[in-house]
Amino acid sequence: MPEMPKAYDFAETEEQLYEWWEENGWFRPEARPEDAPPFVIAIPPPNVTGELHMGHAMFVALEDLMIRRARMQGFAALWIPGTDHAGIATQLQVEKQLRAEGTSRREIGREAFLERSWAWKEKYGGYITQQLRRLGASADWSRERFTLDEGLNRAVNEAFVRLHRMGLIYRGEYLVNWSPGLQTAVSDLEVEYSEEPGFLYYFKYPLQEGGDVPVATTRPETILGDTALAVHPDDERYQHLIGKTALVPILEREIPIIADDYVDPTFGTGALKITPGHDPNDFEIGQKHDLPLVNIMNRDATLNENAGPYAGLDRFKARKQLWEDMEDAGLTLRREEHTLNIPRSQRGGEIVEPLVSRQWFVDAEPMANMSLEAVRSGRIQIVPERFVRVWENWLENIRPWCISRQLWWGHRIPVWYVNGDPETYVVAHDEQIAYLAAEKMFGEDVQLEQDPDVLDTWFSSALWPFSTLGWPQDTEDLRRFFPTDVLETGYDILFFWVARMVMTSLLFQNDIPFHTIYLHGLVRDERGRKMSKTIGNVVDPLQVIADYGTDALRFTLLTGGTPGNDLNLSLDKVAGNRNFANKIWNVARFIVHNLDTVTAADAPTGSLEAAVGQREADEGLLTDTDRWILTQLNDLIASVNRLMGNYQFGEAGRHIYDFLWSDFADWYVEAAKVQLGQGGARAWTTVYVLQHVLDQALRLLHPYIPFVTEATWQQLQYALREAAIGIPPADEPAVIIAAWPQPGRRYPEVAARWERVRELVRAIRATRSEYNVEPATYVEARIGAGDLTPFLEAQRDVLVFLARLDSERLQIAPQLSPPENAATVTVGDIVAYLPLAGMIDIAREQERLQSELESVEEQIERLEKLLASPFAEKAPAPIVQKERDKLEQYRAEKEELATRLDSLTPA
RNA sequence: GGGCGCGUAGCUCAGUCGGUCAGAGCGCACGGUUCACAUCCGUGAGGUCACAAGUUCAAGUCUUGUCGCGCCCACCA
Repeated sequence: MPEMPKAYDFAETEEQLYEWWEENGWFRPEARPEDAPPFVIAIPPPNVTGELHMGHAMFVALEDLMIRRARMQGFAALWIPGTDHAGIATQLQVEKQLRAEGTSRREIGREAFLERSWAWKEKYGGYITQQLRRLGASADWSRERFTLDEGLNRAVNEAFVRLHRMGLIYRGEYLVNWSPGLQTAVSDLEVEYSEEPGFLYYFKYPLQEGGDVPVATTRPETILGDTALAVHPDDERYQHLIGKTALVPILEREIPIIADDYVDPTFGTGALKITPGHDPNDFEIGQKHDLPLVNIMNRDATLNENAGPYAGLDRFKARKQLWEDMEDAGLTLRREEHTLNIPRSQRGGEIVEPLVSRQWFVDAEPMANMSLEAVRSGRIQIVPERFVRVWENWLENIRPWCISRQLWWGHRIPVWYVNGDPETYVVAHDEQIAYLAAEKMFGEDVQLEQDPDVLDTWFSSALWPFSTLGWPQDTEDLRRFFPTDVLETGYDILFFWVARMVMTSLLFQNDIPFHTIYLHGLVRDERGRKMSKTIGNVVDPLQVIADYGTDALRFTLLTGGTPGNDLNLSLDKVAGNRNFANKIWNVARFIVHNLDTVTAADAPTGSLEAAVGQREADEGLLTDTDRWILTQLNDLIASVNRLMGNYQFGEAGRHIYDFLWSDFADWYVEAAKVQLGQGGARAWTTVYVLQHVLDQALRLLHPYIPFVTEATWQQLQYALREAAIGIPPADEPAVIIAAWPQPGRRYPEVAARWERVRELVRAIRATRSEYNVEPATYVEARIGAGDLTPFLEAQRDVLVFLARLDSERLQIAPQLSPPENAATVTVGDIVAYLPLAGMIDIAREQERLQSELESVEEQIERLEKLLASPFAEKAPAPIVQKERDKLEQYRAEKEELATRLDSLTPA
């Protein structure tokens, strides 16, 4: 192992370590014994077309954190990786490529197109997983899956056949969201509504008997598809018209005037045109009143022959043209500005048209009810809990799920038409079975033709937690690793994906797919804006990694926010966390460099391991400073375990950060320099504690920042082996599979006492700083410490070093008289005098002490009042006692300050 | 229309079971070549915890209301 460089070199380290881990098989559950309990996470499969973004970085950070911790805890940790075939996205990519070559998918045909798509997948599909590796994802790549691979296709077909058999899949002509550019249906979830300025058009609907009715619409072109007018049954203005006949403008088609209380008399004119073929609400009204349905639109959103003279026109051109024609015909009234809620395709953003077409649907209601129950009963926990409301709201209002897509890239619907008749079909697992079934039903020599459509991509990912483990086959993996444990993803795909996995699992596995759903928020830019290419505020994770290292990015994502809330990513924070990695490295560097200040011969007899661990044996070997840091460490371990058990990873991470930097590095390591200087058993013990605390902290941090912790840990282990000072290196070859820390022995009284040292040192430093004493100057001090005198005396050298006191002239006694021209420092009942020769200005010192005194008096007054209030009786005794103790300290401090002030005042 | 979140230091955010002087990082000011680290160390300034009322011995934390910002669901032509 080379000498540790001064600064941690993440670029040099990260990729090498990753390969080393993977080569050793530590990402696989088989790294643990066969009887180890499993801990499983199925990855949210990123799109094969995907470029790594911060959302990926976020989920990798969180899931890898959980997986690494579980692995260290001894679980057979399995993180199943994979990618999603992303029907529309991938198809668009390939089409783009074809366009560049001057051809198109229609031109080359389905088969050739699929070949191209697979080639595309082979070529680019590995990019995203390569990038996940770069984030440190400790996934079991030997189990990697693809939502369109053969096994998953079997699962998809099985699921389809079973759902169909159960009557939960049906085919029908319904109004669906039609994406004209993509030429496919999309599900309700794939439609986003955006508020945009537009118009409300008022016009006259002629009546057959003469006269007219005023009507308003935002989409005039749909007039051509109207099959009724509707008014509210109680609307006095229009009651006489109910049952009469109106004439569609321009087309002069006869349509009835009906009454329906869906109509809001206060909106528009109170008379509503009904277009069942192009509006979801009108579709329902149409069904209710048995109205005919006129479809005026082609699949590319041009108008068809039902639109009469407008046939062939694009929908928006038709809108304009029709309005102009109506103006000419004197049928228009006015046009008002009106904010519209425009349905747009989530992918591509084009305006989606409600259009009637024949599609396959899943009746999700029975599964939705089971899923509701799973969460309500607590079998599935959602973190953060507030998403339970969102979950319930969606599932209670579940609508049929349109699963067919008029695309080519995806799972072909396992339905075969018999002898060219789309009304006669068989549903089967594969073509061979389809033939067998069809022959049985329709005789020999049947001709079969598979349904041309493919399934919604989410249909295959809905099966992900068990299909990746081999279902529908009864594999060993499925038996061992299903159900999985935690499903972690962004809240934005709670419905798309998470809910549907729960549904299919409950149906096909008769079990929940995971016991916990952990939802993270969006990663936004530092000002809280959504990252977008148009704003140009996209932060590329790979660039951040190149600049600051993977660990810095991961730690920032993990500690920068709270579950379910969006996180604003700032590079300043990432830089700060890069510094943290460097801090860790340098603490280790210090320890490693100091190992050979001792030898094996310095080792005290007795078991130090037991002393820092569970038993009381030999604890006399430890100084109070040692016991303080060990207590801090063990408190940390306990609280980290509690927090992580509660999925409060950010808070746990911040605790570790604070401990490592503010307790360990800033105080213990500094104090340790003194103890190391004392040599012999004292130095040896100090080395022991140093490496123990570092080792434990590295383990705690490993799930957060795997690279620097492994690199550092390896350095430490190597150095321990080389130094041969009687401290055994760890049993495990790597921190990635090292045992997770458990809290050891605590010394609460000692630790509390030692905190007084900290306070005293801080107070002395503050006073020095106030008097502009050069940091290099060692100052004289007299410390009156009362009962704490023996304790402070034992810390003498540490105190001298930390507060930069003149060791020769340091006096510690229960009580001391102040020297002349001394600054006074009080910490509770401890008082320290610093005779800062020539620097003390009596007037200034008086002023300083006076203001100290005043603030102490304020506190005393506050506490006296508090303790005289009902608080003293009603609050729990320990709380009250704490306040009493504080009051006592303040009183002592006041005493000191007052006396001192008196003596400064010339008699 | 229904639901949810947020509002704490100049900025970005923590704050667990309500517990008594409100925290961090960055930024700012002052001082530092202390032999792990200037990616560092020390000291400091900076707060009406959005506002109002309530519950409580005790409220940043719980309840209600108000204001402001954001999001989700539904989709009034």
